[in-house]
Amino acid sequence: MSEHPRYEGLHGQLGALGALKRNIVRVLPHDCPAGSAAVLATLRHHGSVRLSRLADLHSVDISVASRHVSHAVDRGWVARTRDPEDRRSWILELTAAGRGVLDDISERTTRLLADRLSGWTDDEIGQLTAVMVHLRETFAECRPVPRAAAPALA
Amino acid sequence: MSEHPRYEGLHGQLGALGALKRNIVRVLPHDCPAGSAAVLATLRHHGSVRLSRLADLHSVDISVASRHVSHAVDRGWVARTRDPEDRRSWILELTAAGRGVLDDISERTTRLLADRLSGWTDDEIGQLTAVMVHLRETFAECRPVPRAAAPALA
DNA sequence: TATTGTTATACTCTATAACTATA
DNA sequence: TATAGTTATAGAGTATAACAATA
Repeated sequence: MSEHPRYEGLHGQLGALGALKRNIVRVLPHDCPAGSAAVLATLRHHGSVRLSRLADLHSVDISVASRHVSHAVDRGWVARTRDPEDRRSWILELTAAGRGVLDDISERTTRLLADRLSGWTDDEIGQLTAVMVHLRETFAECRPVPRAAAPALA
Repeated sequence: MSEHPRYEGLHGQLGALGALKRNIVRVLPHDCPAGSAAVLATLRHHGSVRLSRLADLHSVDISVASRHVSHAVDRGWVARTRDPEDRRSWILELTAAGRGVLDDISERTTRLLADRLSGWTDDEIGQLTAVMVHLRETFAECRPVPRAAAPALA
C-alpha cells in the first residue's frame, strides 16, 4: 500500500520509545520533571541559547519551553537574562546549581540504563548511542508547524 | 564518578526520544490519541492479551492501560471479553475496525518518517529499526514498581 | 486474603489563543 | 506590522488510592 516499504518495520516498534521514556522519567529527582531535565541537558550541550532556539531544539511550542525554563529558573538551575541585541529575547544559561542537578540526573539515568541494558553488548550500546545522536540531529529543527502550509525548506 | 562510562554518552541524547515522539503524535488521527494507538499496535503484534499483560508490555500502570483500552473499545477498535479461565480478567482483541485505524496510522507515520528520515541511508534505517526492536524487547516487562523494594530479578 | 480491573484525583506535558513588550 | 515571550485554558498521559468483583 505504501511506497516506502523500508519504514514499515519501524512503525510497529515506536511503542518502545514510550516505554523507555517512562522508565527514565520515573528515576528523575522529584522536583525536576522531564521538561526541565531536557532544558538542562540541552543547555549543557548547546551552551547559552535563546528561548526560541531551545523550543526548536526540543520540537515544542515556545509556550511549552517557556514553562519548562521558568521551572528551572525558579530553582536557580538556569539564568535568564535579556539579549542586549534584541531586548525581546532571553538568553538562557546553565548555572552551577543546574550543573549539579544535571550530574545527579546523569547518575540516575546511567544507573537505570546499566540495569536495564545489562544484557546488551558494547557494540549494541554503541549502535543505540549512534542512532540517538542521529535522531537528535534530525529532529532538532522541527518546531511544531502551525498547521498552515510550511514554507518550502529549500 | 560513575562506574559505567559506556552509558555516559547516551544520557545527553535521550531528549531525542521526546522530539521523535512529539512529531509522531502530531500526525495521528484526531480521535486516536497516542495511548490508544499504542494499544492497537501492541494487539496486532502480540495477538489477544489480558489487560495486565498489556500494561506490562507498555510499562505503565494497569489503570492507565485500562483508560486507553476503554477509549479504543468505545470506538469499536478493540473487543473486550471476560477470560473464561479467570473471570476477573479481560481478553483484548483487535477488531476489523481497529485494523483499519492501524493501517491509517501506519500510513501516516510512514509518511512522516519518509519525510524526516529522507537523508538517512538504508543501512542507518536498518540500524534504527534493529535498535527499536531490541529496546522494545528489553523494556517489555517493566511495569512500574510500586517504589517498594523490587523482588530480586534472579 | 490476594488479585484483576475500574474510577476519582492530582500533577505533568502539550498546543492554541490572547496579551505585553520590543523591533 | 511583525516577532519574542508570558500566561490562561483545555485536552491527553500518568501514578496513587479507594473501590468492586473474582480467585
